Amino acid sequence: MEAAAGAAEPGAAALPKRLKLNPSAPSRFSAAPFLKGIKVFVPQSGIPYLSTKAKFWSASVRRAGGSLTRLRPGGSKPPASAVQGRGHPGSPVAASRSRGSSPDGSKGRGEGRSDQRGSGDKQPKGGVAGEGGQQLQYVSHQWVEQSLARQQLLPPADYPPPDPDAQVHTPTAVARPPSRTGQSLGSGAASGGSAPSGEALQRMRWLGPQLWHARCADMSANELALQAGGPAAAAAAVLPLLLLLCLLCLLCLLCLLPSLLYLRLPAEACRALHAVLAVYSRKRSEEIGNEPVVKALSELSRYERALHDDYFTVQETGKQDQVNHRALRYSRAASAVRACAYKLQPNLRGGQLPFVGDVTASQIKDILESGTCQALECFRRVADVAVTDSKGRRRRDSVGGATRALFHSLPGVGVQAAKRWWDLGCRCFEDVELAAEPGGPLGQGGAFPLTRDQRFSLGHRGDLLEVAIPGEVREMLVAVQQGLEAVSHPGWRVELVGGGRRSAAAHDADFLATHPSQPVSGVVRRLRDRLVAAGRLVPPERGICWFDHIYGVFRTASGKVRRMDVIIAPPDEFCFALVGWIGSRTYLRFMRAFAKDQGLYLNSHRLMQKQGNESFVVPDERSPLDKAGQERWPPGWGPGRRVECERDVFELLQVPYREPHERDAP
DNA sequence: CGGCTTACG
DNA sequence: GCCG
DNA sequence: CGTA
Repeated sequence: MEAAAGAAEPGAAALPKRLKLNPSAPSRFSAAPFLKGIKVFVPQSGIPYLSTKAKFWSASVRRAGGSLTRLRPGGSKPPASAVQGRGHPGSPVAASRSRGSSPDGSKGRGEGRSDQRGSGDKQPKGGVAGEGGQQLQYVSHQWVEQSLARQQLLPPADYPPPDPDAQVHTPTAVARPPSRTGQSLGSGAASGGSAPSGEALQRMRWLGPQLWHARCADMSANELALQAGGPAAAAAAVLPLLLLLCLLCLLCLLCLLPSLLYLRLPAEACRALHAVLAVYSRKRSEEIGNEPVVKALSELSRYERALHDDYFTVQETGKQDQVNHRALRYSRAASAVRACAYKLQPNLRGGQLPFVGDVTASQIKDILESGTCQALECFRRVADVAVTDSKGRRRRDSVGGATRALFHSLPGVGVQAAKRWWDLGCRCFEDVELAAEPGGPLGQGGAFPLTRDQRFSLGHRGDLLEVAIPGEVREMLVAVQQGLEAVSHPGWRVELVGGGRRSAAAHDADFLATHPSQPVSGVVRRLRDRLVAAGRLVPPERGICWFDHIYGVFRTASGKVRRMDVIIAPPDEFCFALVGWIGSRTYLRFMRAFAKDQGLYLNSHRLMQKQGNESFVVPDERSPLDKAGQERWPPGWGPGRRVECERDVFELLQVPYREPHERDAP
């Protein structure tokens, strides 16, 4: 992946797309040569998201008269004379010269640029004049972004490059078995050899004052690297560049068309990579203060999902099986915000966070300023208000999103039923009840009678929409455990999975059970029958028994009803089932997408490698294969080693391990 | 411009 | 809609 | 069309 990112040319074809954006960018901008004669070195991060940006940067830097070199972690070193941003106490650091000279520099279109360099030279700074009078700087990505955005040379000392020894994820070097990949700073400091405060300070300098948050101190290096996008990004510097690049790309496209067909890279590769690198913790995002944005975006996602499920047919074009890209976008953006290390500011611009482009960025801006945004308000209106899309078209199918989402939240009520109820004029549950009276359209003998499940859910909606409190979850767990031992043998292992495992609050409870030695087939039915007979499981007619899975409603001792799922897995599938049932939904999508573009298929039973038309089970039958089809065991793995815990699944995928509460991608 | 997780009743 |  |  590193190599692919480094071979910049193919990726450049993607650039013209952004041209339509940036309406507010200053058009008068002309690149001032404020970097004249300066060589800039930044560490190559190994993070594709940054690599993409680096392509913009290096062109921008060149236009500003400088040159940008990315250093590979173990490879070439910056010249010894380069100014290291991270200075030892005594080391010379570049003094700030631009501060005094033109603090408003960005406004003036480079009037004083040429002499700025001259004035800078009066100081014999640490910026040693290299060969040919060139200055050398070794800085972080942050420096490049900020300098380009402000069109002035910022003091490199404020933007030291990250520690080259820090563990930065590269696909081949992740998840060394004994060392925790998500190592936290506090506990890992002893091995590092430097005092925690020193390293924290270094991190603070690297991220810069705006990005720094106390939570950044415990982040893994991987995660930290993902944060380098920063709120004061460089989008402003990019427009004229894009025009130029656009022309260039057009030319290139014409020349390269045949080879482009050949070059097609797996589309999901890079986004899936940084998606699985992030940490999705609700608690942390609450502390940072981004959770209101997450809430709003997931609410939007819920509404979009209530309109069309994950897949739908576009009426106008008749295209089948289109993914619900709006719901997807909101979920992914909400996840990116939840994983974000700093408090979002209203000056957010498209491209600073993964999955947040210009459209979503402006929605986030509205949410930050007013707590809501236009689409959200339209959805929430009970009146028939349609949402307008980014092209300004009114989406006629979008009316009543919030109400339909409410109906949809009942078990047994899907997208279609919710739509039907809305179309029949129902605007709240009471309306539905009225329509379900005998003689009504939803009543027995009516045009669309409720199913038994729906009738049950409607009657118990008070209970079913409440969150299950820990005591109730415990009660269900005990019932499941005892039930299993009664219908089979002692020795069952039962784990809480689902939302309840990731975070405290969930409106249902899911349990995953296995037995290390006894056969598990047939247990599902017997367990169900027993729980029903004991009056613990309410038997709605349908949707109760899968081949490996009970989908039911539990009755607590206090007489409340709660949704409950019990999954029975054979022991050799247990770890995959754990990962698959702990979720979250969005996290699994990221993970499976990431697996997919390595030719792997992950489901909640096993991991498989596709090879031509065949596929085989990993790791039991063979090793994973790399792109060339060669066997490639992850570090610590080899023939004969079996998957024994959740962490093993992550290692096989070469994804850094995340605790369940860190997989809470909304 | 194609792809967007993956399964089961 | 966003990404490659 | 419903579920995770």
